[in-house]
Amino acid sequence: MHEQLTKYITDHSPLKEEHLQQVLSYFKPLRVKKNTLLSRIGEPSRRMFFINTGCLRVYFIKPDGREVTRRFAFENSFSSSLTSFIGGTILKEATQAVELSELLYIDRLDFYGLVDTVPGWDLFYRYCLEYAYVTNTRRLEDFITLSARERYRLLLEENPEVVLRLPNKLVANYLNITQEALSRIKSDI
Amino acid sequence: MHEQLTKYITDHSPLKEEHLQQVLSYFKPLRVKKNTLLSRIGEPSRRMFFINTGCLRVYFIKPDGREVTRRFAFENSFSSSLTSFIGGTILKEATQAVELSELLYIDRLDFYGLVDTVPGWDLFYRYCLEYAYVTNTRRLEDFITLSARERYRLLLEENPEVVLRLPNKLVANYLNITQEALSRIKSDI
DNA sequence: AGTAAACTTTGATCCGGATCAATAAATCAG
DNA sequence: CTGATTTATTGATCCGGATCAAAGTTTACT
Repeated sequence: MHEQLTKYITDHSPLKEEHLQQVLSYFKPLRVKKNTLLSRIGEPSRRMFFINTGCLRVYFIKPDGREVTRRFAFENSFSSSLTSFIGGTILKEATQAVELSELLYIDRLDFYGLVDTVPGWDLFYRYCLEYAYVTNTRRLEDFITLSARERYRLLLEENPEVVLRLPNKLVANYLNITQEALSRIKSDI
Repeated sequence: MHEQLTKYITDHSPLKEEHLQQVLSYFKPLRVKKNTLLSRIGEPSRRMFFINTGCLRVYFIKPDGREVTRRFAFENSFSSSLTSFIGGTILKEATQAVELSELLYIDRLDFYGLVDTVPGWDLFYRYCLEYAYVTNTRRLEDFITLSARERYRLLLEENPEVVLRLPNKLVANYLNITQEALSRIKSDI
């Protein structure tokens, strides 16, 4: 159950066996079917997810009511709405399973308790923050410098599973273009 | 010389007097005139700046050669190109003083040495990462959800000094629109 | 399996902001 | 202080992608 998570953690921040076991003991399994809403905008941020199989989607909602996809997370990665998780504030983003998914989750308070007490786990959190920052900066840069067509090509090159596994509607939403525009881009030889 | 920095640090993460002094001892003063280039794209990331007076601008360069402003930093704030500072990698962003500025800087290796050894300074770094992440996420959201006009209004509301202190050219560049477009937005009553 | 619902494609039109161009205003160096 | 260079304004035109509309296709449910 926890093998993939163990690998992920030890790959990113070496913990002594005893501390690793302590951390793992806080992760609980959760199996959800497609389209399950795991957390809602307006609720306090409570959990961070690790994905054993499946795919999660984090999205927010514009004032006009439309959804905007922040990111997708596939197997062997973490997903949380970090902006609210950090401060334990009200969620500005929802998280949804877009496939049948097997997850492990840790409670926010447990997570930060471990950061303060388990040697090495603070470094794991630091890695998460650094990684999230770099990724986000990159995504902002892509939006600023690339056209819709270029963003699609880049996604296909760097993250083909997004295009291959998910419906066009979600891919278009992630690229911040309409389904129509994505359809035309794809058919453009 | 270090009063503003002291206040900034203690406001964000309480350090014992002894540890505070240890940290402060690594910051060196630097006075630069307008338009000084403080770090260049392609060099390794070496410094983090604290601004006593003046303004720094961090920008990157698009494949077509045009500059894109990442952010401005005014007095009483830190500025670094965190994406490269984190890993000590080659800078993908340049930093320039856009006003006559009085700075304090800390060497990257000193900074991380302190993170590993000075009790409480790791929490300061954690605060920096969390803050940078939240800010960046917000900026991405603004680009995705707002029009040029709306981004300008928001900037004027939340960060009026950018509009008031800096030339239109830089403001437009920060908003990722042309000078012409900004000029029209401003004249639109 | 069969029908409703969701998703995808294609076409016509529209609009925000870019681009190009020309002038006016401000800033800077000697 | 004055000419030179940079910056700001205003106008005309263009283009990427949105919007609206209507088929066509896939997926999901009982």
